[in-house]
Amino acid sequence: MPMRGGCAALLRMRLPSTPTRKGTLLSSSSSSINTSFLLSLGLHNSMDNNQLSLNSNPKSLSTTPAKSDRIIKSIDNLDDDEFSFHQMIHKKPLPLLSEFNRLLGVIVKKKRYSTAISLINQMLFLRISVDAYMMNIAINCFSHLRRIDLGFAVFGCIVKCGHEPLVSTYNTLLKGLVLSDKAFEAEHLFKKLIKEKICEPNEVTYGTIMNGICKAGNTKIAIELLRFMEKRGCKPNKEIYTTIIDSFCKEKKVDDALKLLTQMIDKRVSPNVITYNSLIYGLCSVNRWEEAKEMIIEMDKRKINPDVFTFNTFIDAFCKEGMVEDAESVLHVMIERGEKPDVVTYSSLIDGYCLRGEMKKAMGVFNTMIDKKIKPNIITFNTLINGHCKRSNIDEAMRVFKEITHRNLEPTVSTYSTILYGLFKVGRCEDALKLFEDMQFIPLTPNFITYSVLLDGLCKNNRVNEALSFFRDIMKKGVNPNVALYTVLIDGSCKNGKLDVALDLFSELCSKGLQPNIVTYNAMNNGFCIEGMIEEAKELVIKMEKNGVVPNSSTYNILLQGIVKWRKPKDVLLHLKEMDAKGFSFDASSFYLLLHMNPTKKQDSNFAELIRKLAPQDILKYKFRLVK
DNA sequence: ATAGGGTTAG
Repeated sequence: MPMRGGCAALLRMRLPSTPTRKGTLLSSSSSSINTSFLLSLGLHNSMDNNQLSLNSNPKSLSTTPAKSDRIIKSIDNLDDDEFSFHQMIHKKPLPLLSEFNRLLGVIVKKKRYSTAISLINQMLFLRISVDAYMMNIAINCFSHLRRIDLGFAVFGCIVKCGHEPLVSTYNTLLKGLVLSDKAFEAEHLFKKLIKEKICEPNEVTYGTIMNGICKAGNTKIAIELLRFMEKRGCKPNKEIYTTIIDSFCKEKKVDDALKLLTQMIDKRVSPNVITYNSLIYGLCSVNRWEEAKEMIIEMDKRKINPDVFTFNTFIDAFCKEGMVEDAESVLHVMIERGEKPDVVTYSSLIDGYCLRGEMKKAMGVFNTMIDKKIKPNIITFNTLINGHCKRSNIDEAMRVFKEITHRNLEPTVSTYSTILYGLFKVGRCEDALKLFEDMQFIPLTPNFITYSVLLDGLCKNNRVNEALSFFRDIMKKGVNPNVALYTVLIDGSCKNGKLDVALDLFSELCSKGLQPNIVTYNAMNNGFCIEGMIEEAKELVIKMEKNGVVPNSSTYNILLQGIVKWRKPKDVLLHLKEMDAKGFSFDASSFYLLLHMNPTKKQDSNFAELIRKLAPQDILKYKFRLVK
C-alpha cells in the first residue's frame, strides 16, 4: 500500500482546531518522500474533465522531473482556473490556504473534479501544507468521481496521522456513500458515529443521511429519523423537510408531502423555492393541476420567486399530457419574467412534440435552442432519436445519432438502446445486431433495457428462437435476468404461438424467486386468450390477485378481447358489465375490436350504452386519431 | 462566499 508516503504528505497538514500531535510517526517517515499522497494513489496528473484516469504507467511517477520544469512545460494548455492556480503557487509569500480553497471551490462548482484533485496533488507534491478543508474537497471530488474508496483512503490517512476528523469530513464521506448508492453503508457509518460517540451529527449529517434513506425508498424511516433528531436536540431545517417532502412526492404520496409542509410551517421553518418545486412536481405527476397552480399563489404570498426549475416542471408536465401549446405559453411567461430557458426546458418541449409524433416541430425546437446558443446534451439527442424511432424514421434517427459526436458528445447506453429499438421496429435485425456489437466495442456495457430491447426486437421480428438462445447465452455469461426480461420473452412466445414455452418461462422465473408483476401476468393472460383458453386466463387473474398483484385496465382489456374473439356476444356483455362495475374503461384496440363486431349486436341498447360509458375520454385525443 | 445536505428533461 502506498499509504506511508501519503501519510507523510498529509502530516504536513495544518488542521484548524486540532493541535498537531507530534509523535513518532511524524519524525520517522517524512524524510524519504518524493511523491505526493494522491499521486501515489495512482492518479494521472493531467486529467480530463470529469474523467478519472488511472495511471497505466507507474514508471512515469518515479521519473520525476524538476518541479518547475514540469509546470512550465504544461502551462500552454492550462485553462483559466489552472492558470491562476499556478500563479498563486509561485506567489511570495504564498497566499493563504483559504485562497486556494476558494479557487478549488470554484472548480468543484464547475464539476471539474479531476482538475481539483490534480491541483491538490500538485500542492502536496510541492510540499505545500494543506488543511482539513482541502482534504474534504479531495474526498468530495473522489465521491463525485465514483471513487469513494479513494475518499476513504484520504480519510484513513488523516486518521493515521493522528488528526481528529471534523464532522464535515464524516459528512463528506456519508455523501460519497450516498452518491455511490451505498445507503446501507452510509446508515451503518451514521449509526457508528452516534453509538461510539465519535462525533455529534449536525444538521448537514442528518440531511445527508436522510437523502440517502429517501433515495433508497425508505421515506418512512426518514420520518422516524426526523423525530429522532428532534429528540436529540437538533432542529430539522428546511433542507431536511424538503428532502422528505420531495421523496413523498416522488412516491406520489402528495398528501403526506403536503402534511409535512404544514408541519414545517407550524414549527416556523420556512419553505423555499425548492420545497415548492418538489410539491409542484408531485402535484403535477398525479394530475392535481389546480393545486399545483395554487402553489404558485402561495409562493407569491411568501415572496418566493419561481425559478427555472419551477417553470421547467410545469413545462414538462404539460408536455407529458400532450399539451405542448400550454407548455409553450409557460415558456413565454418564463421569458417575460426574466428566467432563462435552459437545456432542460427545450428538451422537455422536444419530447412533448415527439410524443405527439410532430417531428418537424420537435426539430424546430431543437434548432431554436441552437440559435439561442443553448447546448443540447446527450439527453436532448436521445429524446430526438427516440421520437424519430417511434415514427419509424430510422434514417433521420441515424442522422441525429451521427450528429452526437459532431457536437463533442458521446452516445450512452441509452442512445444505443434507443437506436436498437428503432432498427428492430423497421425490421432491420441484422443492422441492429451489428450495432449491438459496435456498442460493446466502444466499450459500452449493455444494461437490462438494452437486453430487453434486443429480445423484444427479435421476438417481434419472428425470431423467438434466437431470442431464447441469446437469453441463455447472456445468462451463461453471468447476467442475472430480471422479471422484465422474462416478461419480454413470455410475451414474445405467446404472440408466436408458443404457449408451452411461455408457461415454462413463467414457472422458471418463479422458481428463481422472482415475482411476476402486472405486465408478466398480462402477457401470460394474453397467451391464454390467444389460444381461446378463457377459463385459464380467468383463473390466472384470481391467482394474481391472491399474490397481491392488482389487475389493471390492461388485464380486463386482454380478457375482453379474448372473449370477443372466442365467446358469444352475451359473454362480452357480461364482461363489459364487470368492467363497468370495477370502474375500468376499455382501450383503443378493444374499442376497435368492438366497432367491428356483429353490427346487429351493436344495436342492442344495453350494449351501446355500455360502450359509450366505457369508452375513455382520450379515445378522441391525439393518441388515438388512427382509431377515429 | 474556505468544505459538507434538498428541486426539473430521455
